[in-house]
Amino acid sequence: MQNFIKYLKTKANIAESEFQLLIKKVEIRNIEKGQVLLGPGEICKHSFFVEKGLLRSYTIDNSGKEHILQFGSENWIVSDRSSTFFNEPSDLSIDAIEDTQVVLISSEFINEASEISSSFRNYNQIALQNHIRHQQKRINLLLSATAETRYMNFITLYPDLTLRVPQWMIASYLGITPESLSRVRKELALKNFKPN
Amino acid sequence: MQNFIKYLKTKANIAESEFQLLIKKVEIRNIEKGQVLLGPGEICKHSFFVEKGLLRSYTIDNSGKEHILQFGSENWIVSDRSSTFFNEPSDLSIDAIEDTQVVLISSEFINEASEISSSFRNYNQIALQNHIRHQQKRINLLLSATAETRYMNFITLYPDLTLRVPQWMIASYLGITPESLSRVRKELALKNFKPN
DNA sequence: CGCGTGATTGAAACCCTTCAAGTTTAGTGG
DNA sequence: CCACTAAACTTGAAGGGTTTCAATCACGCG
Repeated sequence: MQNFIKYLKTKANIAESEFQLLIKKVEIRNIEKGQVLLGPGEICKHSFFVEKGLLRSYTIDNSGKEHILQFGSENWIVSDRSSTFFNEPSDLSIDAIEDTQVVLISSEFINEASEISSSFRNYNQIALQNHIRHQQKRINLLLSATAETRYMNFITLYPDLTLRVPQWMIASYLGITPESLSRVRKELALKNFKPN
Repeated sequence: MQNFIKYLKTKANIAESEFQLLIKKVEIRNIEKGQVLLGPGEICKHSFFVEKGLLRSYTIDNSGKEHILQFGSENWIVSDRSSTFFNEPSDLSIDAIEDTQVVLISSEFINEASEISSSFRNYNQIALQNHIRHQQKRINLLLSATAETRYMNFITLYPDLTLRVPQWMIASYLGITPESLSRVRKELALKNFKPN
């Protein structure tokens, strides 16, 4: 759990004394590729810190199609914040795209950390605000941009994910079909567009 | 500022003693229809509580098209949270759809209220989480639903706004053209769909 | 009354989807 | 390690939904 420790110490700025108390509260779990961490209708009891590997969260619509809300690779946290916070059934699923090692963060962990550390409270506040900012940008993109623009935005924002995530999942994240993404990529290749 | 007072006392659960201190810190402003409260590139110094009237926040893309992110009628707060929190230039605009009376809420107000009242901190936390939940639902809709479904969702969620907001702005909120929305409505009328 | 803004309608164009087939890639068991 | 199979990706053609552009209609306000 090297990454998680580093994460707590640097991002959340947890002091050594507080740190020892907190670190006991978390649990590590190894997940195989394809394994489901949260199913629709369940209450999301944990946030998942990705120590190594790759997760995704997604919804399934009436016609059975998946729509990916988030990818999470190393040092990202994947969760359904609403479900956790309001203690209500989630309408999304979380599963592993690669074999993954996660750190389970419970609500109790968040609460205790918030109580004993003002820097953790601060960090948590920033995390929420970041989440809102990120979602707002995505909404704006979905409202205003074509498939091609959205894809270019994706590969510049997440060059690492572009290589690790199957194409059809990227398509799902962008809100288009795999076929469309394939054609978009072909177009970009013709125009001599290169990632990186 | 009846609405704002009620809002503070009930939603944020501010006690009478704390209340007197806080209420002095806010400012009231009357805005004419069409007047701009926040322009692109500015830092969003205030959140706007709508005492009476109707605001919207929106972006303007490269081709000059507007994309509406949020409407706010009575008892709603319109703002660019990211810009306020991170003290960075906003890429959105806020203006008045109707003659509007707003209560200006500064960052200092938020900070002071957070310091003196735990119930305010609590309320603020809930507000952030609500915002995230709401945005997540909207992203999911944009990823998965047709224009017709998105419109039906809108009129059931916001029946009051449906009457007060010009149709072309609803179209902008939904991510479609005014012409398309007009045709969607025609289709729904044929199918005998009635709001309410 | 006349002007301007918003809503509607039509026709053509465009983007994206769907369905179907083919190709490539990756994983699995012999 | 190869052969087989399933999954992922590509490609084509047809269709659907949405946009664009242009014209018309409806309405409120000066």
